[in-house]
Amino acid sequence: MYVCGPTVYGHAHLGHAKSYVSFDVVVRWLRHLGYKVRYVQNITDVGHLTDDADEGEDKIQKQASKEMVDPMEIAQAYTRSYFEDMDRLGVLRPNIAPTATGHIPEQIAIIEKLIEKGHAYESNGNVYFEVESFPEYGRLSGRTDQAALQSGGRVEQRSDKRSPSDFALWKRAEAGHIMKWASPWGVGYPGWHVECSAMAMKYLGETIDIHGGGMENKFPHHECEIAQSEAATGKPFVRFWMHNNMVTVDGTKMGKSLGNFITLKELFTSFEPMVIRFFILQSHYRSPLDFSKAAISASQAGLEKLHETVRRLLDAKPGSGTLDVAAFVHKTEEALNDDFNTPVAISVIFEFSKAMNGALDRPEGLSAEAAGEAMAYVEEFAGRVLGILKSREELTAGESGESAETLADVMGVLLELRKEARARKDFATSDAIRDLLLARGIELKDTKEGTTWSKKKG
RNA sequence: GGCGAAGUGGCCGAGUGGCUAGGCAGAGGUCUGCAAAACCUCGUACAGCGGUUCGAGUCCGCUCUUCGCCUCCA
Repeated sequence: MYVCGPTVYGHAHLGHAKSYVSFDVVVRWLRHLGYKVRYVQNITDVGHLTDDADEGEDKIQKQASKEMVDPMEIAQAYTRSYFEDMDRLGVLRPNIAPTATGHIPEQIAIIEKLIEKGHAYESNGNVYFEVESFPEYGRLSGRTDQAALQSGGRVEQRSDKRSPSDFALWKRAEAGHIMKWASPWGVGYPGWHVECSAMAMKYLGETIDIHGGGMENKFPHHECEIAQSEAATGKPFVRFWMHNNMVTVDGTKMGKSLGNFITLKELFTSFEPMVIRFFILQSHYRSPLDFSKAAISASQAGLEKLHETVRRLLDAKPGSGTLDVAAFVHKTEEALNDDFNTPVAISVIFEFSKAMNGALDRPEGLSAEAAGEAMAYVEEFAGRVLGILKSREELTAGESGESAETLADVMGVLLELRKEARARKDFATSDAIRDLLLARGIELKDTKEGTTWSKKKG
């Protein structure tokens, strides 16, 4: 499986998170089903132009001059930043994360092959793919009528191209261009589309099973990938295409060029990464997701509720009741097998949560066996597959170490005093203890089994 | 202009012909000394207008609105 990775000239934003969290669940689910997945996700560290008409600036170089550093420093710094953010979101690292700059020879090899086969031509140190030589072009996006495209399109006719639809495989480096390599056509740099073909085929073979990416890349990027790859090999390039939808803000796409994006680092100051992940998975990968703080806050409340249930399950004393866990397993599997329907899978987990609480409310409770099955279910699906469950350690202890132990001791004393006050119906004292603790962020709950306490998040 | 997606109850968000999505918020109730939590009950949601059908949020047509791609973008 190959997924188009980020161009590393800025911090990742919520749009990146939606894409990579979605594909992360695809990988996790396929692995759960027993498939051995080799997940390749490129890093685009060659700055491509802000414009496809042979003009515009190199985005990475632009950022580099802004920050007064070498372009490669930009690429490396933002690559690190990207993986930092993804790690926090619980996105598993790809098996291979190849960089475009590390695969220049492979890209040149494809270009040479395309020229050899008559699908590409050189012109003034630039090499272009001749779209007319590949009749299948446009089939993925339904844009097959090149003549209509050209007449209505906004692409300026440039002298070097034979046809406006043709796209660059290799560009001549103009004076002042920093990231450049020697090639049979002179010093230059690769076009954007060719890197994905080169790296996908190098690590996954000439025909790959799944290729993912953002919807906005369907045309022209993926169309161009197909054209290059299939023209070069004569074989089908991709068996299944998966396109994930956009994150919108007030109904408008969140994008770097629009400047309306919110970076993950900013978002993480207000919300836990796992809440963001949960928020994303509550909608389908093919649906657009509208961003608002209110919506994420609602997700936060919901996720906390789920964690509370699991915490309760972990603390529960063994009883004799039963629960049909297998039915929930089945429904969850069904949802994920239906085009990775994470929102439905989550709804099943919430139904489970409700059933769980209901069972624990009953006097007979849950048998050790049923509780074990329930834990296994929630840890497998909410935990390993969806990645929206905290670890047992995080759920129970929260913190460890000497200060936590001291706190637990102190709390024990306070709860004992409060219990005595309640026993003699001195509710003024017991309420004072509860209110004073709450003001310091510690919440008490009186249950049948005694009083529990937990730290509330600010 | 071309291609495509979408409009679901206060909010987010599933669902493609008949059966409860789910979450958040809200109302009532059970429990509790009171809270909190949990559980139970509730809201007669499918942009509009026609049509197909025994039956449509779900299919067809038209209208309105929004958005994406057609230039880099997950």
